[in-house]
Amino acid sequence: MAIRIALAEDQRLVREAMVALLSREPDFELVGQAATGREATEIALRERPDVLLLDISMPEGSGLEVARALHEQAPEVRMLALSVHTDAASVQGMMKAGAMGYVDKFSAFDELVRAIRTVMRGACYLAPQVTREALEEAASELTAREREIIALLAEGRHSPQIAEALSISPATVETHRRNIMRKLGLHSVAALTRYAVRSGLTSL
Amino acid sequence: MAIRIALAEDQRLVREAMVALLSREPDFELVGQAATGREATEIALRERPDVLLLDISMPEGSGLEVARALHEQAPEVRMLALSVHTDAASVQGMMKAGAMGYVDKFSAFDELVRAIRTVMRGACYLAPQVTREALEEAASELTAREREIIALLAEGRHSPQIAEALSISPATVETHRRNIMRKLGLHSVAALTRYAVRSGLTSL
DNA sequence: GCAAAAATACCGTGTAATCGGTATTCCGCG
DNA sequence: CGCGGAATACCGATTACACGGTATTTTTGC
Repeated sequence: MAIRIALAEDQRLVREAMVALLSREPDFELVGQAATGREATEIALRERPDVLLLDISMPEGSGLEVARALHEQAPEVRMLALSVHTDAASVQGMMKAGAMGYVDKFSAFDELVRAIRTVMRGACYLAPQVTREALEEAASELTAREREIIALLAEGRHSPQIAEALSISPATVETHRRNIMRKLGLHSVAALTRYAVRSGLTSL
Repeated sequence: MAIRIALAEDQRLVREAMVALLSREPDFELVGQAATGREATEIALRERPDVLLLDISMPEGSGLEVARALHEQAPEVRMLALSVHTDAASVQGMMKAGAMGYVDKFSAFDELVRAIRTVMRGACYLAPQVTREALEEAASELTAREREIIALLAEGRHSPQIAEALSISPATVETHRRNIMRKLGLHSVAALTRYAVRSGLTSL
């Protein structure tokens, strides 16, 4: 069965070159192309590709925003981030936003093919140039208190119970929850729980 | 050029079986075997293998301790963790300790070969079961419809959205949720989400 | 020491979740 | 044919959540 792939990349020359390369793989089927974040989201929601190759820097909604939206609305679409940036913050951001892999643009095309096949099998893939530190401080944009709260939340505790456990007011817990949700762009207990598991803030 | 591999695994039967399998790959060269943490560290420091396959549970120094020591003393040795445990805490621990990859022992041997070649190229590798633990049998006590509901729930959808998606009444979704919660003994969205991830009903 | 960030706390509103009970329809299996 | 599991659906009650705004205190960093 062919792997259905969509490609979001704003630079046309780059996009077309990649399409040509992707089409060489007999079991790859290109089901959509996008040049903006908005287009990427639309195509992903419509086509539900197996893998979405997602450039981070795009007009009308960055790859990060697209990833966050699709992680909520189409979690079955495996997202593979493409970027020139290999710094930990970029990688962390995309992985946190729900990407299954990250390949930098200095990689060989073979690298990308490997990444696609790897995420198709359900594994995560980080390209060599992508620093290992990326995985380590995954939850760093949250404060210590916020991590404490989301960890308890992911264990199934309700706000009043969390307040009890931390000896603070339930109102304060609610405020922390809202700050966490705003920071992460997640708006449900389920999404926060998945995030906590992904980030190692709690074990399954 | 051959890939120089060392294997640390305390169960002799398992170790020998793996040696036999590894020797089938023409470009793999086995340069050492260890049955304890201390032996593993010694062999890694002496042989400086390209890849060290490192079981986590071993006497005289767990894989975690070995990884920490070697990450300091022999950072050029790529460590690939082997374990029966697929929980996030174990994985996070080994990756932080310096491992380049994590393969659970329920994986096919091909998985391990892929992991070895991946870390040899400097990339990180996490096996599929590590990201979405497969305990399908645990989910078997739920009906097909219930699995469908809990999967959508774990994706962050609310009951009205689930009802919309399945073209049924929100009241019916609520009934299914209550039946699921009763069957599993879980009583929060967070707990149901964790269950769904563990059971492979949804991916992270 | 002063400004920024973090942690604390409250009000209010509308929606969602949890839990109680009950009931109908449909379908497969002995 | 009847029984039971599964899926469907509703009423009512209480609690929790999500989101809006606001405000104080404490901690941290330059």
